[in-house]
Amino acid sequence: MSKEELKKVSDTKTTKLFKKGETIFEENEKLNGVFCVRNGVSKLSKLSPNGKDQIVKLASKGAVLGQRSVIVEEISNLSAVALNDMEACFIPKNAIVNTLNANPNFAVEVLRHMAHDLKEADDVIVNMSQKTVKQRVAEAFIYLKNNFGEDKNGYLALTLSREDIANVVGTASESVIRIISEFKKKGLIKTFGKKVAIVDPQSLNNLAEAI
Amino acid sequence: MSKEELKKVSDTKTTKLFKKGETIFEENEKLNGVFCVRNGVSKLSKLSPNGKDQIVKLASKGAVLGQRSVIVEEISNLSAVALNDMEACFIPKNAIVNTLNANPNFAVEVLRHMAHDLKEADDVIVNMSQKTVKQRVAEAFIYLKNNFGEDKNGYLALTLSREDIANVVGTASESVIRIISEFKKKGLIKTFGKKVAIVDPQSLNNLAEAI
DNA sequence: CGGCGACTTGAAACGAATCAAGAGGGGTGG
DNA sequence: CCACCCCTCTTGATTCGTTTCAAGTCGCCG
Repeated sequence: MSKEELKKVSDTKTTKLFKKGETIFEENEKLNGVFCVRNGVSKLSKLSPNGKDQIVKLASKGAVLGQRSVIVEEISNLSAVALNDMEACFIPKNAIVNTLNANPNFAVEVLRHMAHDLKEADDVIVNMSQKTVKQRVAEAFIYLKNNFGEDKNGYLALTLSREDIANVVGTASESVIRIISEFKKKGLIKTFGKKVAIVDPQSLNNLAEAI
Repeated sequence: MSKEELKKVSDTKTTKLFKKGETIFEENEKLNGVFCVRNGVSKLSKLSPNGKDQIVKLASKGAVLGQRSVIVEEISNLSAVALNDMEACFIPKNAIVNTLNANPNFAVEVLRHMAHDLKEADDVIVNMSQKTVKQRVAEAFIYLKNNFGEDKNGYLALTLSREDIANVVGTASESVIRIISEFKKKGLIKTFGKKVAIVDPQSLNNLAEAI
């Protein structure tokens, strides 16, 4: 995206604040713009017919929410909820569409971004269908470390409830809890309240990738 | 995509033929163009660390293979294998890239297409993680009917091996076989050799969507 | 006709979900 | 300031679905 375009889009921005737990948009909602995350983390999830919701993606600083729906002009297929206090800027639909049609570079940029998301989604599909819950939990911790980092004490910077972890991994929260305590016993992780710290990244990684 | 663009791209096409079982491209292969399916069906799959491969998508007439990798200029993350005799045209990378940069409409068109794939991928993620194998098999049959139709005798036009069904659903082939015989016993489907016909679409659908 | 691959079935082992009950912790109201 | 309540976390026991291994059958192609 060129600088001028960036500026032009920038001008149409409105900053919005969301508190922890607040909904940014819901499934099947008509979106008239996208949200660009400035701060905080949002979970993107989809309700399954069985009543559980599956977290499809975690979006943090720099991520754009709702672009898929705006581009295809469909209602949203996911809901977005703030995991901590968030700051996001809103870019109205027509600003997106205009820039898209006027500027091939912008379109290609968005395309690249979406292509990346698509690859990640493919990977998730394979993980979900071929790996055990234990492997997926291990992987989730590695993912959290790589994408959101650790605090000064080595605990994962993004603290998820057991329930949220379960919804990322696609399992029951009790299963997550059991696996966490097993990992603790093996010295792979340690916990403090609901915070989790990775102690032995290598072993955790081996576990996640095991044949 | 405008007619002129279509024509320009068309000129660079080369038609290739693939026989049943033949590989179009493999995972981690560098692609110097995309394949546009004219006839036949291809499975797009990814090898999991445990040695099984997961079919992520079935691509038939009109589908484009490899566009994601070409656009992001990465090696392929999936492999493509012909499920029956196929005819596909090859469009070299630079033809794509040039058109992409020159023509916003084309870029937006591709974007729409990829956005659609992304939504489907999200749905697959939810299905994989929240539904039982039985539900997923039921859904797979419905999908096959809706996307590839039935022959004159009511059998699914695309016949997959039990193994391929298992790889779509993400399970063991024995499980698929057991579920198929259960469906037969209940009168939901009938079989003839490895061909499958849906007898009671409604019940099958209910089963797939059950809470 | 013989052999090979795909399909089918059975039994046992395993992983994960579910149900049930209790422990901890943080916030609220008395 | 304390007691209480609610919500989340934790653990145990049981049930269920699915995988795995093993053996056997079917059908197709050479």
